Amino acid sequence: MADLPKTYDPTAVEPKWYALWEQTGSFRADAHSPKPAYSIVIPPPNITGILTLGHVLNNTIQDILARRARMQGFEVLWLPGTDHAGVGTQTAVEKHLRKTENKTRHDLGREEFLRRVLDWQDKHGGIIIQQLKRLGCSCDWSRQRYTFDDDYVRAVETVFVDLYRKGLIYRGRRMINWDPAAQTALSDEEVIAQPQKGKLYYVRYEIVEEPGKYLEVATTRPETIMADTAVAVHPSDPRYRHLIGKNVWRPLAREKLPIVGDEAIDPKFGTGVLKVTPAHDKVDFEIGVRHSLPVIDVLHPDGRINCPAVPEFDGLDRFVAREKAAELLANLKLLTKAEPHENSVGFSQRSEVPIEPRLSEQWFLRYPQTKEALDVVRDHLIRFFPAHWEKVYAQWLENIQDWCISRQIWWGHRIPAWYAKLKSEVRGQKSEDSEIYVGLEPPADPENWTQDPDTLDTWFSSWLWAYETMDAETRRKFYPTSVLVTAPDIIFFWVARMIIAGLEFKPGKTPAIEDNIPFRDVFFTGLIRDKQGRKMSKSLGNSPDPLDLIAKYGADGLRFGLMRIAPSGQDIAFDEKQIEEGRNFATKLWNAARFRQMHGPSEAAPRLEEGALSVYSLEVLARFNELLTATETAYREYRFNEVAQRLYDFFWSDYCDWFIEAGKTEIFSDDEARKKSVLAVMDFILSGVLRLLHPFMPHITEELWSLLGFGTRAGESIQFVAAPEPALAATRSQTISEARRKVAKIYETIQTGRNLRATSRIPSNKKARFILRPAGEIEDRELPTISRLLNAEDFKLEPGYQPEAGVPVAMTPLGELYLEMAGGDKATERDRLDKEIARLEGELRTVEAKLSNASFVDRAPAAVVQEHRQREADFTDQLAQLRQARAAMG
RNA sequence: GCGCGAUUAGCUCAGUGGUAGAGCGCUUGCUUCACACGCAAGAAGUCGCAGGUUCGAACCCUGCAUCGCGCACCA
Repeated sequence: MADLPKTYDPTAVEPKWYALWEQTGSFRADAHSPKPAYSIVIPPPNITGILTLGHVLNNTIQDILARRARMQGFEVLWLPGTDHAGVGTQTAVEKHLRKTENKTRHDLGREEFLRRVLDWQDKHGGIIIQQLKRLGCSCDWSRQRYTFDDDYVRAVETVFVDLYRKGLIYRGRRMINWDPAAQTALSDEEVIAQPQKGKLYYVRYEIVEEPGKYLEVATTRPETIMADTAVAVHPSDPRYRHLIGKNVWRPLAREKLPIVGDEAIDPKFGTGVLKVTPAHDKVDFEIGVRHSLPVIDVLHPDGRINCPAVPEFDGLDRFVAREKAAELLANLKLLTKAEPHENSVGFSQRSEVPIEPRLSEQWFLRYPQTKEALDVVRDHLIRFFPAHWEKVYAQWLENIQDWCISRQIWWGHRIPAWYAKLKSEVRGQKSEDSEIYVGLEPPADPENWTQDPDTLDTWFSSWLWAYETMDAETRRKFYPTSVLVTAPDIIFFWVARMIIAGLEFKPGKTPAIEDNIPFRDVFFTGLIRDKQGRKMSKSLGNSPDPLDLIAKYGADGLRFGLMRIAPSGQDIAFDEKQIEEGRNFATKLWNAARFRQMHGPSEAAPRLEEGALSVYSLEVLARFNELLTATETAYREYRFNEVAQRLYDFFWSDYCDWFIEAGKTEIFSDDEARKKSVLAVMDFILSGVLRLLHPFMPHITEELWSLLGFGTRAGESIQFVAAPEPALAATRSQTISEARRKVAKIYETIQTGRNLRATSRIPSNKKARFILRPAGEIEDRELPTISRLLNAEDFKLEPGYQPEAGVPVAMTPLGELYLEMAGGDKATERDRLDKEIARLEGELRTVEAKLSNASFVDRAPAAVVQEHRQREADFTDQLAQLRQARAAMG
């Protein structure tokens, strides 16, 4: 076996192994395998997207689950793919067009524009796939899918037609959320409410029947006054009740408007009088319906005012017009006041401009299976981790509204609906009473029909992702999937809708509900924020490029560093330091392995001769067993940070800092049998830890597995090796616990001795002479180890030792430990002793107080009381010794 | 307004009834024969506040405060 290189170089090692894994088909899923199935579908990233830290977190988790399942003997399918991301991609291409050619999509026309999108996709598409590979993701790339694959498109259309025929998809003229920047309708979920500082304008409307008298209206939107078709008051409001049925003059585009009474009015808000603008507000629209009011639309689709009757406004942007309206009203002496007002305004998630409530003809889905979707989560057929998302999910489903699924953009799945040409041409726009044809194939006489120009909401294709990415035989083996790993911000957009789709379309092998849910578990990751707790965003520039991090710290370092700080379901404050720690851990692993190989070849399949194990070996192996249990438990709850932390602590502290250091006594000795035993334990633990770490750090573990020569067959990859078995099966638990007690005492003695050195100002590199006056029996064979770990020149047992005054002393579980030093400073030692005595006195007081409490002694568990008594005895004993030493110094 | 989460060392976070923990940062000593991306020692915390339950509370209950998120309302 070749010696390991001096340092670990992830940039060379990682791509090497990834290429080999791909080449050997390690990630391929076999639908005919006899092994039990484990499957995950990737949340498809945007085809033209680039890797973010969010992707790193999300996909590392999926990779950990997939790799672990392979090692556990499952047939694993991790199904990758990309999303066409309708609005996002279209916006990016439009932006590019404007910049490079100063053209809009309308300048090019639909056909040419779509060709440009495809060009864009060819140029930028797939970058993220390469980046996922660099991260080490073990997806079955032979099955990579795209929401725009021909058969996927067909499936989306089929679902549309099916739901239309069931009467669940319908077309209607309704109030929708209009994005004036992207110029498309949005679903309710794509609108984000944000507090907005504005003004509340108080406007006087003259009462027609009582000239000179006015009704005062409070509004935030004076620019829509021309669209008012009534004013409304609460029917039982004593101030205004008598005016109902009379009329007011609309102050701009003067016209007679009725005063109506409606329960929706809050008498306490503003003046208690509402101007009713059915075209531009959802509540107003409903009032309009109740009172049969006309609807006047005064906005262009891009948000400019459309009102030739008031030329001062016509064509102005809505926000400019607002100021202008206030000015006009003030001139007319109809504006009483404008006071500052904060309200919440809906913003488009994508274009970040305020949306307009707008009456528009769109396609809607009446969600099916909502009750069943609630049930499967409530009854834990689908389990959420962390569970508190169940409540968020339920709240959404219980208040669910029909889903506006049509978008006025070109890049997307075109709606398979056609309108009879004649009528639509005559009217100049599609309308409710046009003859509609909905079907997978175009109408037989296409020249008489026009296809609906709209496309479908991207999520209307994503909601089929869990099963439309699989062919029939794959589905038989791998559907429902085992787990979905996703960020919680798409719980409504995607998770809930996938559940509904699964229940409605029943792609499973039987109609049973449990065969048709899209996944059994859902793990919600946290959101990654920066150190200040802000969301990662391009505009803030606080989002590091994961590829830079990989270049600096290696993919494994990035993965491990991130996983160790990602608490389940909590947001994550990102700090590059933490990734540095991941890299440092990889280096530690590397050097520990290097140390092992410096002392001869490892066993390919390490075995332990349990009878020959040292107490240190028994101790570390017992901790190793605890590690196995703890990681297993943590995995069951998807607590990845705990798995990572446990591995980190065990390996660095228990194994490297203590076991290896203690084991050096044997390794550098001439006792071949004991040396061999220690090296075998090292092999056992290294081989086990590499396997436990492999899901987190696939590359370095594969590299070390190979370099140390583990594996039953020559060149066997670590990828499919079963997790380590617990050690010490044949060793009696009493032997183990005795060994552990003993080692605990030895280690504590060493720590105390090191402290004694440090406080007595003996530098780490200077040898020191220790004398132990033992409190109980201690075997000679342990002395060299204690001596080594104390970096002692000499370490002696002297039962009858009588120190000279001023010799530094500390109490240890093994007895009084003295530090022999030339020219020791008595004052320093006195000081040290006083501090130690004071500390112990404090401890003792605490314990005694507790034990003098009769209720505690009577009612606390016996073991707890016993523990306190033991401590009391220990403290008392140690105090006596220290006081004696102190007294001897005068 | 309703709901969810958070509040523990300077920072980031573990810790679900019995002696307050880790990493980073800080202080001190070390290039000691795997590792300075390291080793060793140390300082540092009224566990957000107030009540309650309990022999005993960071932990369970109630209320409050602050921060974050979601939903609803917003003329």
